[in-house]
Amino acid sequence: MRRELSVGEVARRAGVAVSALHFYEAEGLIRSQRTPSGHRRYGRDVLRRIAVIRVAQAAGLSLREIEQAFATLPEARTPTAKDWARLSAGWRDLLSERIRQLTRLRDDLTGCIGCGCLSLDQCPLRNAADRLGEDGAGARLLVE
Amino acid sequence: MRRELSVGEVARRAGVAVSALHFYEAEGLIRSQRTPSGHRRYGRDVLRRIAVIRVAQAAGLSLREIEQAFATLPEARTPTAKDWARLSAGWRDLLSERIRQLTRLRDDLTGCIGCGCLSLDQCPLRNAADRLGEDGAGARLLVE
DNA sequence: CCTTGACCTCAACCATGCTCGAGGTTCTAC
DNA sequence: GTAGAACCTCGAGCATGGTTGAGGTCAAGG
Repeated sequence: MRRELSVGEVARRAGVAVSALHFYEAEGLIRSQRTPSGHRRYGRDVLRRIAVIRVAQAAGLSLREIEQAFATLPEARTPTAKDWARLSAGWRDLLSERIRQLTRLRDDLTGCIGCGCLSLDQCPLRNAADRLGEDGAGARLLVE
Repeated sequence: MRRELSVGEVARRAGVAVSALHFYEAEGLIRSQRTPSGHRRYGRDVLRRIAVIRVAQAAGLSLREIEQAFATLPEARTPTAKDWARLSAGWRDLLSERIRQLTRLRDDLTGCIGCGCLSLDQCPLRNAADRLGEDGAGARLLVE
């Protein structure tokens, strides 16, 4: 089989749109060689990169964070299983933390059902929500 | 104490920006009376509504979904604890589902560390990610 | 040769969830 | 009655994660 893949092939195999591949490339998440005429050619490892991108997105990471993680991969060679393992280990911890937060939020929600305290400072739910909000995107808490 | 609150007061107490309140109102998530001169006046229940909005956002709901949930609240009267309980019960289930998905994703991630299968169709991780992607925002999967 | 599909670039657009600024009014306190 | 804070509307702008379309090139088959 051919070693190099065209955008269309990658799109089909990875289940993403061609435009998304262009976008990822523009954002520095994937790279391509070009044929003399300017068409993109990808090594097979791009499929794994894209799979990893999708998994990380599902885990709640932004493309920026994924890009930063990718920046720790070796430039010179195709990343090995070990390289990927390092990334996924970090993300697993992050996922665990996120699961912990959501679980807490759910439990507080359960405990607070009908308690009427939702607008009060003492409510664990409000505070849980605030804590969660802190690591959200954008500066939402303008209260100093 | 006064029964009605100005935007600034609500913003301070709820910990959101005035602009966010304007925005929520434009989106139909909260409502206000107006003074003769056009200034907004809020009933105290707006504080709870905003608290609920923040909790629901932390749980991963969009404003659109929150708005739809709010639409089930009674128009005529201030919502009771029971009304809010109905909402939160639904969201609790939704949270449980999301937690289940993330937990599965994390476990697959753990199982797959270094396995090298990430780009293959058989990988549970890839499929888990695909499943998760389906209910994400926007039409991402263009593959028919 | 010529059509057809795949590819290229670049700019514009979409949704979400807001913020910021301009330009102007109102309220509160001294 | 006047300063300054708080309020108003409306439009533009920002970040994220892409899609869509125009206008043009390239490659493969008949």
